[in-house]
Amino acid sequence: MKYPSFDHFFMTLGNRHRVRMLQLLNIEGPQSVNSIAKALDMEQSAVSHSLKHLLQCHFVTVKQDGKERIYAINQDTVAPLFRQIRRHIEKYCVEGCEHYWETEKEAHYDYQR
Amino acid sequence: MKYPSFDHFFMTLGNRHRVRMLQLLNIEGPQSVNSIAKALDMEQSAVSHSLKHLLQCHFVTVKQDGKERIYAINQDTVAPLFRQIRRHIEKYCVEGCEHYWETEKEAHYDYQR
DNA sequence: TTGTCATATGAAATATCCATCATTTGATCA
DNA sequence: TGATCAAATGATGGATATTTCATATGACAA
Repeated sequence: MKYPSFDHFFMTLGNRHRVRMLQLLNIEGPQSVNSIAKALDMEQSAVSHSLKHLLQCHFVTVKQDGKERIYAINQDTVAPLFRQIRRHIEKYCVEGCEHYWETEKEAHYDYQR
Repeated sequence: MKYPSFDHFFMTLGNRHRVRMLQLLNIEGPQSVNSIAKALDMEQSAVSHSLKHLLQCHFVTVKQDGKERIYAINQDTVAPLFRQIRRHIEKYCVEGCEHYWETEKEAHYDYQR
């Protein structure tokens, strides 16, 4: 018998680009690879590589649309995770944790602001 | 104005040792650094380094007890996160995701089994 | 077909993280 | 104080992940 390992899924979320991509997909809705790359000022191949990780963990889904592939967030489970982390941060890490914080510009796609 | 970055917190959870430590603390209760090291067959300094990360994210708390420091899990927020990830895995990643799974021995401290 | 656009893939360079060792700090007690 | 045990810290080599570039694949339309 085998069991899943949590750390792999958390590790996939433990990356600034991937989190920003999820936040983008959540706020702006499903979109293509190029669209994501443009919005987040990333290389196409970097976006593609990152999406592969997110896809493997089922944090996003894809569907083909002509030449494009439209990626969508798996809101069902990603949203609760983000909500939980946000709750944790607000409860425990607001004061005395300045070094964890980022500027407004960098945080443009922070979730549910 | 500044905003927190989620990825840092997820990254801290995205590590096998740290997840196992949290699972241990959850199942067996608060304990010292040496005790954790012995239980998980880790070096004292490795445990200490890992605990520092968990502490910075407030996933654990400490209290001094004589020469020892007793670490405890922050159940209030870690438990829901783990529950959520487990739910996600069970719902989306049980079939066709064999490569994500670990053996029973490695998973000894998987959460709430 | 052939050309074009969108995306994926592979491999090499780079950056980042982690394990380990030696050392230091800190608490306790004789 | 000095001895002892517990834990933290710092530095560094090695492992792992990410970025980047070049190229391949795949869909579509002419």
